[in-house]
Amino acid sequence: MTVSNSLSSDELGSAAQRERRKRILDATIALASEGGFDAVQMRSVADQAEVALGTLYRYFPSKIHLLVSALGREFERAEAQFAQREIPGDTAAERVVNVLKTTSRGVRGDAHLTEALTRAFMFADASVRTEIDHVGMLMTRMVTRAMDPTRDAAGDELSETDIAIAQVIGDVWLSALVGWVTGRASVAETSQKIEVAVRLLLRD
Amino acid sequence: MTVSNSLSSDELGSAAQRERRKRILDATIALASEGGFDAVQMRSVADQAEVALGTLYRYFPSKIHLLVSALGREFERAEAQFAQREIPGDTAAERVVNVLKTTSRGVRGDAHLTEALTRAFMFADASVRTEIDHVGMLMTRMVTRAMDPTRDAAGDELSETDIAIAQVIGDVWLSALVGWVTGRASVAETSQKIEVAVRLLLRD
DNA sequence: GTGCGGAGTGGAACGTGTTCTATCATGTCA
DNA sequence: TGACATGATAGAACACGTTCCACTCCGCAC
Repeated sequence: MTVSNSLSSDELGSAAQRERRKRILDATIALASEGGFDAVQMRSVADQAEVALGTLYRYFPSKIHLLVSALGREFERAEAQFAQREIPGDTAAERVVNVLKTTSRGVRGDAHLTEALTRAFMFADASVRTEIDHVGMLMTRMVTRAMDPTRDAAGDELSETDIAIAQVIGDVWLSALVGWVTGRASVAETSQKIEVAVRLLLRD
Repeated sequence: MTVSNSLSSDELGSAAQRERRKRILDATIALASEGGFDAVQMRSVADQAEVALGTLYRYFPSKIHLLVSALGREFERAEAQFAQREIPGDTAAERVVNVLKTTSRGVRGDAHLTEALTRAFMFADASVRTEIDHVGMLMTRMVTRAMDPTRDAAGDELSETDIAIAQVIGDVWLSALVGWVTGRASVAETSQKIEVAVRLLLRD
């Protein structure tokens, strides 16, 4: 399942094309970090990536596609980090909370970037389905892995219910994130909301 | 707490001003129903409401404010309906699922409208805080009322936990709605997700 | 080499959200 | 009644996402 996506994101085209794609995403992240969603202007991205505006649009058909793709790349990076080290915690709930809090902490360090990526994700419509599904899959996998590291490592199938729970947790996390990003909720409220949800959803 | 909001939405200004405000919101809803978010163009709203563009901006400082305010009005209408009749169901979970499904059904009947309002809500930033909080409060109240109709009717305070649970349920409902609105999830998936979450969060 | 097709470039142009300006209408106070 | 403040109007102007066009450049078949 990862195959098609890896293909479309990395293995398509010549080296020069992969290079261009990378420059574009780098420029996107840089601009987003500086000034958030509004600072990611297509002309600026094109300038900074040293491609023509038309080329930018050939690679990413809209600003939303661009930002959600950037989110995907960031998520992959984050997931790779978790895949390496053991997640601390004795119960599923503890481990999941740990993962989400660690991620939230990382995310909080770059509020502008988070704002840009989150809002793009929330605003995306059906035309961005592929990219959105990719991100959703990564998020769910991060949670299921924390829920049950041994089974996940063994490659066993998780139950329908576990996946559903993981998705619900992902939803709550996203909503909480949106609340924080848009200045409606404090860090404390955000992390409390996540804890409540996870504790209730994963009580044994 | 409702006071300031009622004031700012209904009781400010002359009869002519209230009338204008209503015409604007009516036009917004009408355009959104026809063509969704993109069809709500500020010039069109102004035309249809028979006000000048500048006037529209005096009443609502941005398209997002406009749409979230419209959402608030719709929510008030929906809430008023639930306040009247008894909510069927023996357990809190049953009643909450009932309320959410009824609401979802209503919402599904006008996909364009729902798309417009939901996306505006999700895209809103801190400047729309007042309107967003209003909607969030209505949503939470709808859920808490279903959770515990007798205590709610008696005007008793709910526990912190109950409110937190209601908010989490609201978040899940919103996420599910976004999934449906943006064409990423079917009706069945959406309502299943809600059921799973509510059952887990409210098991006794 | 020559010709060809596809990708990249620079820049104009368009649509829609938002802002601004000049003018007009209305209701209040003296 | 007349002066004035406040809000409404029409419409120009601006910003940024998106589209389009004319042109160039590169790799490849012949």
